[in-house]
Amino acid sequence: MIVTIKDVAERAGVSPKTVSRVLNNETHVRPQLRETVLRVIEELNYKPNMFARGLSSARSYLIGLFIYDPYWSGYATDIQLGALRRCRELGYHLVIEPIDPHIEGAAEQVVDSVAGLRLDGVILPPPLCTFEPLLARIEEMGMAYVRISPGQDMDRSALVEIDEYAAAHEMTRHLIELGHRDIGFVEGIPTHAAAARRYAGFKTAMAEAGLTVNPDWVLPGMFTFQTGFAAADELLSRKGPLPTALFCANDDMALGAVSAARKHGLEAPADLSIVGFDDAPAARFSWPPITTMRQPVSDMVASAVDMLVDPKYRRDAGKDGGKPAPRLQLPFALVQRQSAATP
Amino acid sequence: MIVTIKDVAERAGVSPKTVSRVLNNETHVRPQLRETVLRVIEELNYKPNMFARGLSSARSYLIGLFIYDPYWSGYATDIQLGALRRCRELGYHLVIEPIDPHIEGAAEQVVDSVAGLRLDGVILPPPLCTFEPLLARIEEMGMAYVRISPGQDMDRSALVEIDEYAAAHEMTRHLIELGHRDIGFVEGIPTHAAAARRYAGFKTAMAEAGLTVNPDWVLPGMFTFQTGFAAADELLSRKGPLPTALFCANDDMALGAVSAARKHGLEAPADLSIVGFDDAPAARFSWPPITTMRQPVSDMVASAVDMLVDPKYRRDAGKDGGKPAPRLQLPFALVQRQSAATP
DNA sequence: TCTCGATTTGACATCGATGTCAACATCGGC
DNA sequence: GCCGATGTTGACATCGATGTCAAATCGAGA
Repeated sequence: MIVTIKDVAERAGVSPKTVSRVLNNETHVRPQLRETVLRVIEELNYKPNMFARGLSSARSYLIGLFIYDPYWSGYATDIQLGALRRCRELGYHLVIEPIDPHIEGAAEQVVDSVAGLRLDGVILPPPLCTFEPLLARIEEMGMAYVRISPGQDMDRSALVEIDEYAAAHEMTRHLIELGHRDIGFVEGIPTHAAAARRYAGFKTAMAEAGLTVNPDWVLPGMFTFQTGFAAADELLSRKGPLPTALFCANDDMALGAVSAARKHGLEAPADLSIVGFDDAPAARFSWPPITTMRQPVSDMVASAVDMLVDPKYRRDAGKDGGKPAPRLQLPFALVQRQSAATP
Repeated sequence: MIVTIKDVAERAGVSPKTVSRVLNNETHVRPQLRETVLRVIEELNYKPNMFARGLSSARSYLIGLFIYDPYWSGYATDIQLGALRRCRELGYHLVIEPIDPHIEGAAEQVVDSVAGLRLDGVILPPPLCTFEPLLARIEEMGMAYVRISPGQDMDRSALVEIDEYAAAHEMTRHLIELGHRDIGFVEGIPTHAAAARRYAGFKTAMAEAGLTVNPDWVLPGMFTFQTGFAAADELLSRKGPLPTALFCANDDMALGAVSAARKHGLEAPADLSIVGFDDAPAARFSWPPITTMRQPVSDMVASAVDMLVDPKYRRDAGKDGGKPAPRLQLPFALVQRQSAATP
């Protein structure tokens, strides 16, 4: 019933080992023989058994993606799709594991649970990429991993990122050039280092323009629609003077802020300019469309997959051996839409 | 370096087979011996190798979840999280595979690509659960599968659903009881049978109340924010009379409709009542919060996982053997929030 | 034609678990 | 004290691929 490598070998008149060589694109197979074997594989619709493969060789053809679910948003969706697509192109499969850093021992438990899977590598997007217990356990198990935009501890492992600082700086410049002088900021998750770098970029750009950051207008947020709404709602409920622009550390919060403004009878951008970060899909289709900073999230995570698949980076890249950890920086881009205008 | 079942056996002074029995909770092991083995497993931090396991036994401890990515929304997120959680509880892992029905041969390709994984079963949420080429290929491969809310072909396989028809009927009743007589409807994906059942429930409830459905107010949609926005935008741009309430076939479209209404200077629910379906997270946190119909999506998909894991349903449940395909119907609930009121 | 070295191929062991089946231990009933 | 029935345990084969290493083949140069 089920076709094995033996069946293919028999029919092609070669040994199983030769079929294996063809499957894995190894050298030392006569082109003509290779053709024959490929034809038979096609004819029998043979699919190698992953388990046999994983058992006998070192690779599992499995990549892990660890995510923190409550913050699922456009960003997390892009991450996932990018990884999924690249894995498929390379003949790998993706195993997704949610981890809640707030649950004691969750990281250890998850790493243990995938230990039997012998993953070829793990991808850690924010905020897990800065979650120390997780990193420690992964390193202890000797697993290869790549972080996405960790924002700190840059030499610890391979990573892919954009220059968050420069991007936030540019966005702030944009608001200033529009004529804003009173600019508020909604922060991201405190433990997420990239969030801090966005704020740093904002602050520096303000200082460089000779503007002061009003601490009352710097509000906490958790990267969700809900917290963006709450932050703006709280800000707009106050009696005192208000900013003319609000820089939200991501798009979901910007969307929330737009909603909250409306609750207070304010329209973006006429009464308040609101900008985001990430270029999430919803940012394009909401009303008004959100001015934001595009991150090539899919490309970033695709590069992460490439790194894990590439034998060059396979084990502990940059840990031993003294060679520096690969660090890939991809370009960002300001996307001007209709949620920001001159005050 | 890596701990195997042999190491555990040796240290516990038993045979590997006995350790295996303990691992799989088989009978015929003296309680005391079982204790000893469990203690050693703990001590050595032993994790069974999935590949060896999958190779020698029939199970893979892997469940597949096929999704159609462009429609990722609150609904798809809930599906995924529900599956992920339940899999973890049961010691299974989830392999997610995106499929685009519009790409010729995509379904076949994906099924082939997971053929080597020997999945214990596959979960098909909408809209893939009614995508014929995919179903055909899955059945051809003899894989077990469970559909979520297929809305048609009910005896073909195991499935989990809510009574979409009754739920839409109840929502429509709710609007009528609020005093609405002119009600519009934004449809879901045409190929998605559950969408048709929602519309059917709407139509019947209208007829039962002696109200006519104005065909000009029944608008096409694709379950996305964007298409909900477009539908409402188009409707509200017209010269003629307008409905006082709009029933959107899911929450993402309701959110889009709220945005579009605002673009036309209308506020929900004062100027137009807008209701959704699904109880997506964003429905709770938007402004105004959306009145919607709660589907226990996480429970539904968790039940689907249970069915696949339960040996009772393992292979071709309901195909051969003559026993009927299991069909699980879970309860829905109207969630009244602030996007609907008396006209 | 023969030889040496490089290339191509296959025999066999191996990965780490579980299935099968036979051997052994235990127990109650006669 | 013996018997069969039941419960417990382990020896060994097996799943389907790849790694190792030796054998076979090929080709060029003498």
